[in-house]
Amino acid sequence: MAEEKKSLNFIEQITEEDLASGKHKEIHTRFPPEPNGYLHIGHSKSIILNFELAKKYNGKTNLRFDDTNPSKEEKEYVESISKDIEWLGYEWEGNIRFASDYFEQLYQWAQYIIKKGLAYVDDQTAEEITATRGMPKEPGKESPYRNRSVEENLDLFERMKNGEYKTGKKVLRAKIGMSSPNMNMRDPIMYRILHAEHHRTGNDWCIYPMYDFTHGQSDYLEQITHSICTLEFENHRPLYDWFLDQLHEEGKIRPRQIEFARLNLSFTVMSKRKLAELVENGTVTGWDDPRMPTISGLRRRGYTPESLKTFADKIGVAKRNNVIDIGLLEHSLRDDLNKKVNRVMTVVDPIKVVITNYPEGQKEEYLEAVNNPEDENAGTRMVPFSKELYIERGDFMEEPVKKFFRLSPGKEVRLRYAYFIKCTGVEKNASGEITEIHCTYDPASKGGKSPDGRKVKGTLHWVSKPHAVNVEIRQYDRLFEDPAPDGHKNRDFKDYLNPDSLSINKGAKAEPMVKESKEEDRLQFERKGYYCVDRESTKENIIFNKTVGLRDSWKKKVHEIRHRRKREEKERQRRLQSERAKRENEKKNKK
RNA sequence: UGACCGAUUGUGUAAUGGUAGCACGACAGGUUUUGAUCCUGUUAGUCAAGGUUCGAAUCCUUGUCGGUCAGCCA
Repeated sequence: MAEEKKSLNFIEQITEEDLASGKHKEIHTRFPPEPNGYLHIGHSKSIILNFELAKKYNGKTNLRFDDTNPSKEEKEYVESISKDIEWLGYEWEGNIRFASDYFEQLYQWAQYIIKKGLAYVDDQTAEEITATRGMPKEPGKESPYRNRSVEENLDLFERMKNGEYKTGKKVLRAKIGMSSPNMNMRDPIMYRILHAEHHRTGNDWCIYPMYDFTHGQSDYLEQITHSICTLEFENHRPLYDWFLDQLHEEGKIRPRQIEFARLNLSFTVMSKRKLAELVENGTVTGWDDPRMPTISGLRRRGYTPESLKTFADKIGVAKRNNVIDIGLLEHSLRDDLNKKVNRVMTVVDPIKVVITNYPEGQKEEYLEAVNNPEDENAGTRMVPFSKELYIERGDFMEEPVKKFFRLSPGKEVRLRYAYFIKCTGVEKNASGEITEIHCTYDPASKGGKSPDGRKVKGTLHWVSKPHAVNVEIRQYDRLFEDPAPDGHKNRDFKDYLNPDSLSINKGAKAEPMVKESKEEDRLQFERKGYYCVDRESTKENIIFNKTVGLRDSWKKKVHEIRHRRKREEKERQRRLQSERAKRENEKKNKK
């Protein structure tokens, strides 16, 4: 098989150059989440990028929790994040790492930098430090404590560590300069005092290193070659490099920070804060609500790890800001599910059909149905048929619109894998609603094959009424009605919530085999979409989540027809009005 | 009137001085016992203006637009 030649993204290009030049013998990446929330699909881009890059070039990937802020981080998140990464199918190198594993080393490095005369303890308040940092266009002011002696700094830093000062009373700052055009370089804070319990180190420490003084050194300690992060850290790279300049030793790998554009998806929000808001105010049922773009939400919705990987591959990696069409994600999902998932017939919105010429009391009849036309190995199953059936309410129209080739009075259609049936009439209740449809069947068309070569346009899915299993279906629509809910000035993203993002249908009818399905099992309901068993499902109450619908060009056409009709109606009204006006004008003129 | 980064069909993403390609979407057609899948075709793009060059999406200059940065968050 000829290997398809695929162009490399810019990170792969850098990697290949580093390997070719001998700069690195082997590459080593890392995924460094802060354990302060749940992972979302944006993180999955980063996870896949890091793990797949290493896999491609026979390297390794670490999992490291960036836990330098004790007040925000919890064990619960360490667990959920690890689980999500495993679900995606990745194995990190060695044990899970924690930045907190390096607190002692970082402390010693801080002392070393003080001794070099490149760090000082600052007694200014947070407000003073902010005020003297200056503006992007104006340089800041030097701290009055900036020129303390090495001995004094060393002593004060040790006292900070020993808990002699209250939270926020002192900080350790790097002595770089106050006039850099890059705000991150204006004597950045390396350590702050925080009397708070850490999820791993407990009360061992009351000083905690800042991100900038932690990340690069953690990469260095783990001998990471390529430290991949998102674009907003671009302005931090000079500082990342500055600390490594002070600490890097000859012969050791010096990690390189590379930034890429984070993922943005249309019709959703991705920020932790906003997602948390939806959870807290009850808009969704939790972090794993199937409408959430979290990995746990996508998992519960029925997404496959494979579909997330092909999606990540399709969107590519670059440095320009992007908004990816949610349709591309859905395409990747359908593409994967189509190949893997077995078909079954389920009537989501049922209406009763009676086959009037089907022999009364005929013994049970079973028909053979293909499990997956895309996969020969999936085999077949037997589906029960009887005199009374359910079909989809939307598959019948008493007065059909143009090009409707489903069931309507006098028309013949195929019941998939069963028989040709012809509608002979309907029964209605007092308010005129159709309660059942009467049909005749052609016994010669068993299996759905035309006996005499005659063709039907429509093939419908159906379920035998006496054999039907009642199931609950939870259908999800996009959470927001706007393609960029958080992209509007002066408007809250919640203003764009879709009020109909969840609809629960408790009366769907499925063929008997669905009774065998277990949590997270996936099925295609023929002609409807892909569904999976929810974790709240029980034997008595089987619950399916709708993962994604099938592409539906008919629905689109119906929309178009409706639109066109509306437009034509408006046009007609306008014409009538202008004619009327004309006539009146003429009358006036005559007078 | 700061620094850094970016700008290619509707959306993503390639082309690394030499034919602007691919995917999704949209549109049209074919196959079809899922109006699905599959197949074929069509559509549409280099932010602008100058310059260098035989040749520029690519290099240079200027401008325009967008993003990031003023946490003791990451």
